[in-house]
Amino acid sequence: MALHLSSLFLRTLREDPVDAEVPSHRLLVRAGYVRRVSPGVYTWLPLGLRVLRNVERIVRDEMDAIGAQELLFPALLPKEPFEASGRYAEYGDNIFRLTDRKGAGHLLGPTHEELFTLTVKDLYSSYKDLPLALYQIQTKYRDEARPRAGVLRGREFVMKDSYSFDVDAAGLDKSYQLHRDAYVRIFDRLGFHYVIVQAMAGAMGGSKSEEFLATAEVGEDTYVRCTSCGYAANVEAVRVPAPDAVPFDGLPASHVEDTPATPTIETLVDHLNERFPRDDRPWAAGDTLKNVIVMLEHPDGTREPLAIGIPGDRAVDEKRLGAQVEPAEVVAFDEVAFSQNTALVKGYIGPGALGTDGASGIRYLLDPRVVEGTRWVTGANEPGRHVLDLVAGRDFTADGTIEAAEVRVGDACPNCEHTLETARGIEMGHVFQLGTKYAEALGLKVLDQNGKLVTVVMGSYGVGVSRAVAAVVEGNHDASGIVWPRELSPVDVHIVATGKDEPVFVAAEEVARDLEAQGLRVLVDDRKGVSPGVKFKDSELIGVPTIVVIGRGLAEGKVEIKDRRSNERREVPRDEVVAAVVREVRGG
RNA sequence: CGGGGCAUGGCGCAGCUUGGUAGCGCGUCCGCUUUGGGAGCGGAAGGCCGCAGGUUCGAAUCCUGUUGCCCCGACCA
Repeated sequence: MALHLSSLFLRTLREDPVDAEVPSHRLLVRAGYVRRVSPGVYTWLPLGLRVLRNVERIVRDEMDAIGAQELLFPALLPKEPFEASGRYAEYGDNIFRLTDRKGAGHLLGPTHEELFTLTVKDLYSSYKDLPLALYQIQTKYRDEARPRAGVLRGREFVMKDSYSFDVDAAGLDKSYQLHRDAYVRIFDRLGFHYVIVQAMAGAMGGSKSEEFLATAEVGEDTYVRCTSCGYAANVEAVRVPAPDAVPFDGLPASHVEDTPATPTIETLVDHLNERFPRDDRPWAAGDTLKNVIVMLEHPDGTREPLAIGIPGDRAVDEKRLGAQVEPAEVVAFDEVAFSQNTALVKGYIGPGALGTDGASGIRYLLDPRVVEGTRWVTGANEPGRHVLDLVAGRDFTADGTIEAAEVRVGDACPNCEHTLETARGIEMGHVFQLGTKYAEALGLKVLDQNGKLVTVVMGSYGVGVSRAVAAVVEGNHDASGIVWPRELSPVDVHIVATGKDEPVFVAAEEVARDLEAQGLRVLVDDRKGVSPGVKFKDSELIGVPTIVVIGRGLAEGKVEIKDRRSNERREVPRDEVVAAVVREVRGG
């Protein structure tokens, strides 16, 4: 039965809702797809629900096609599994927690690694049962600090999450690739531009992770991409290409110089240019080695200082640093901490005092650019003094390297000889090699061919289903409203009946019936006494890709077919309209 | 958690400075006219002005407190 606008539970808004900033939010509310209930919590109205179901259908199709099996976990979960995995504490305020009448703790599931792991452990115990892939499409809950942009970032949202279980890493690679391929098909069908970026695999077990980002100005994720080769990565995941080590034969010996009142890179560079001018070029910030001390706080509450050496022209990127030291948190290295370590001279810290073997005993990690043979000006660990011509590998070493320096537009691509630029996107999907983190924590093991217990290797894979609805609108709208890709549109055809002549409405119903007989889904604007302008505006706002206008031309046996995206209209004889529309919908 | 802003019919807003019968546009309902780009005229319904105190003869308006919401940032498998 066709939907009829005269009775459909829908009210379009002529004006923009005041709280909606991004286009998708504005349009989904104005066109009557969603209504806000509370911050980050939305009702799906009939048209919106149809779109949401369409996204689910596509996801389901492609998951089933790779042999993943659908199941459904509760959203209301006991807290114990999350305590076992350590995430009850780790997730912090982002979990919705509640207590039942007996005082037992529960939570609303933010994600389901634990439950999948435990359920597989419950039922399976042999390598013969693997590989296995399970998925669910389910409502998730996260008490986001700041929900925003309508359903783009909600506190309640629909997500498809799936998990793969393999007996070894090679199996995981296969499962991962299967999922990745399925995701490519899903996002192609959803109809938006996206990039696949390398992401952080996390501290434990995982070895590979990629995110599917819908390219969008309003996106919350910044990523970098190569201007030439197709490389794309999250800022956190960018690997700085380390230059080759250079021989240090013949380089001058290091020498300590007085550099009074030069606690910052800027003052130091000025001083160098004044007192120790170079022959070839002026000193620049990039000639200096900046040593930054931070404090790490581990999950168990212990604290550990960490020194990071990076070229002086770069800042430490907190996100990149945070991703590197996960699960530890980065906190400020404050005055108190400084005063407790007498080997540190603020503003003049140099490699000489750093490292687990150095005077300070602080672990020291270097930016990958600081390779053997490079010469630096850096602190001499005395007030007002710096060392010049300090050569990495000859005069100092560190405990390792770390990717913590900011990534800048124009930096070298790790993959080719070109440079990087930044762009923004919306995270739509994530494929992730979990490894054994959860299997280990929750004891998921199977017997292998030799009768030995081995820990199962897992992957996790997510698609933001409700978010996809908003992301698709971000990429598919114009000044008048939404322009749905065919597979997502709430219906295939929107029939607009204009005028007051009864034959027009009769014809609209006949066409609707015939189109439905051909298997198309139809919406009829059968409202009486509503002016044509209103109906045209509404049809454009709602965004069904094919609009059939039945009105004044009917007297001459003509109706109009309009393409929402191109705005092209053509008149066809009344008798041919069904065939023409079917062709257009199926072909397009 | 930091910064900024806003709470007045379903939606968008004015009124507040200078206290005195709560208003406008859209939407909704009734009648007549109109019907290819958000129609016209006439009539109508609908609001404890976020909440709680206070000042005052009198508070949407002034004062105090409080709650909620929105935007930016921090945060975010």
